[in-house]
Amino acid sequence: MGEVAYMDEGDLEAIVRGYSGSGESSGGSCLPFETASFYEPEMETTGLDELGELYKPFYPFSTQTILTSSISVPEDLRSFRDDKKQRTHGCLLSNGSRVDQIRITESKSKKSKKNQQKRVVEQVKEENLLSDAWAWRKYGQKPIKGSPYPRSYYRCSSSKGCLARKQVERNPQNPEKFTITYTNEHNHELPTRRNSLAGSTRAKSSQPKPSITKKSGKLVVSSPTSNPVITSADESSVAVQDMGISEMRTYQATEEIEGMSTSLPSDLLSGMGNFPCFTSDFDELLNSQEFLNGYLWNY
DNA sequence: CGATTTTGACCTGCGC
DNA sequence: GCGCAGGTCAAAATCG
Repeated sequence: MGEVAYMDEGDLEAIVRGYSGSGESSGGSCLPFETASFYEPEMETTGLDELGELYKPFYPFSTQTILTSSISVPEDLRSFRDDKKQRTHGCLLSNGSRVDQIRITESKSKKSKKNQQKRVVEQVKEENLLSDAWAWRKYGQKPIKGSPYPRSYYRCSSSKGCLARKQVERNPQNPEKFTITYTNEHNHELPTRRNSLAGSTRAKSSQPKPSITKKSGKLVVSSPTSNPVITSADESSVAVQDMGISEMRTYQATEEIEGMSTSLPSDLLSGMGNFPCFTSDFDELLNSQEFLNGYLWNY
């Protein structure tokens, strides 16, 4: 295609400067990264907002300073930046969900697409994966060396030219959780609602298509290849591992946004049937347990 | 029919 | 320069 070309830091910087210099400042809060990334008291947060807050550094209109800083490396960032800098956060969500850790990774090295600005939301349970207001389209999946689980690659499907990327992989040490890595920022505003098909899976041709789907956005089970898909947009608990560095912040999550229904890629959720991780619709999960066990991951 | 997932092939960066 | 691993492309299949 060539529409989405590899980008080195120079390109990214050019884009960032475009943001900063374009005068785009709708709601632009030029807060420091860690401040802008989290709770804003006056804002009503929802389950969707929770991750939305986490994505803020990738919102073009609220993170100009952040983006510029993270690439141009101003002094205030240099103070804590080494060859490779990571910042971690833990987020406690009032609905019981917590995002264990957010790690912002930066690197000095240039000319490397691997060193694009990245933001990692670590140790996220699958229901928090779903708390993503953006519409993502999967464009690839690769097995990762050293991990029994594949990594899935998503790009933003809300806007054609959007460079935002998202990588999702299951944590090998803690398969209940996923590591999400965001790369590049959205160049558009948050879509009002996600595509209903985003993240959905389908049966491959000539394969039977077992499906357990609950339309309310609580539980979706299907088997495109050989793996189950389970999703839940409801509250659930997420264990926290405070890395001792993080700022812990409490969220007030009250409502669930309409249209949260989605599902996760079967590959990432493979093996989900092995452990209970839902507090909602658990009975339905149990009902599907037998089904799930028939579709376990086999790497 | 448009949007999405799947998946093998291809591309690119990096270490040796 | 070579090989490996990660990242992306793009055709085909599928769904709503």
